[in-house]
Amino acid sequence: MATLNTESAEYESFEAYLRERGLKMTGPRETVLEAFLSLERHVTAEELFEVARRLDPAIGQATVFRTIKLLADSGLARETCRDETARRYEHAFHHDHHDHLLCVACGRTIEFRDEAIEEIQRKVYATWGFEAVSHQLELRGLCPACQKKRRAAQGRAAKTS
Amino acid sequence: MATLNTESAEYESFEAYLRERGLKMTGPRETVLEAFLSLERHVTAEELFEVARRLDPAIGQATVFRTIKLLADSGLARETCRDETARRYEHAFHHDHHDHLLCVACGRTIEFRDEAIEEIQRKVYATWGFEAVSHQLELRGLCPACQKKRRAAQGRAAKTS
DNA sequence: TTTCCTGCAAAGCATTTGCACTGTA
DNA sequence: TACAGTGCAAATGCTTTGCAGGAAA
Repeated sequence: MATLNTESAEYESFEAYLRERGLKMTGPRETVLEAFLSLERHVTAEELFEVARRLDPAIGQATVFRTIKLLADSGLARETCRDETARRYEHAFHHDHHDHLLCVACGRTIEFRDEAIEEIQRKVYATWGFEAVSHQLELRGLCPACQKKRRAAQGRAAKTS
Repeated sequence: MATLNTESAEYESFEAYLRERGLKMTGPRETVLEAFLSLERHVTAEELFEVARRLDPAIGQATVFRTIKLLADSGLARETCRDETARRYEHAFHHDHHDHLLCVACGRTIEFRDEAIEEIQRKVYATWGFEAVSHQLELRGLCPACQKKRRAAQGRAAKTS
């Protein structure tokens, strides 16, 4: 089993998250956590599975997928790419580059362009000696309508409780 | 068949792209182009297939996938999400938010953080009345090493030609 | 004992590919 | 005519789910 430090802040944070939701800290979950912590950034579930399997050959692929979702949910991990299955395409011909503001609740997407951001991006490329190819900025949030809906729902919940 | 305006700038641009590469403008490709142009932004291949099928019930799913790639290649379409299959995860615990600078040739990833960008993002959220949830900026480019490699390769090509 | 967790295998999706046939230049 | 394009169906790759057995509170 793991050489995982069960007193690390990460371990405690994950354990607390599980406890809050009535879930359990188990051997396989510890294994996945250890594998994740041992790896450098931008890991795929596949890579994580490889490492976890080395720590515990009996571990199942499904468990790794399930656990990494929990890690993301708990705030220990972060998905690098938006949580989408299918690729999306947008018009590019005679459409200036723009960035996206996306409502995570209703999916509404606003396109915007900010020259100051573009300018700073050019500076970042220059700083690292990179030649620019393309870039993409996505701001996720709650749109005004969905904020309102949420407040209404919270109001109802407060009354009934 | 299509009610596609074969004199539109988009049509001509796509045709020119195909011609340059020795490819052909065909009925199914026109259909996909028309479907794409008729749709609003952020289309999935699946949605595109639905619309294209309405224009030409005989069209195959594979053709739509093949053609949307061509459209992206030609510059008429743009992939909204990075061209990746597997989801990637990164450490998030006690790791400040940062953005990514990615070399499209070798895959090297640099993480950076720029306060000015963060500040502008806050302004954008406020402008649209959104409540911030998360955001993600990815700059794609060619790292110095890969620029050098490319220059070397071009030098060789010039000599032998 | 109830509830959650597990590995396995099968299913699910989006996407790609092999193939024999068809169409375009 | 030559070569590229096509639809179909099968294959792929990543991810999820159903299930029956197993473990923890």
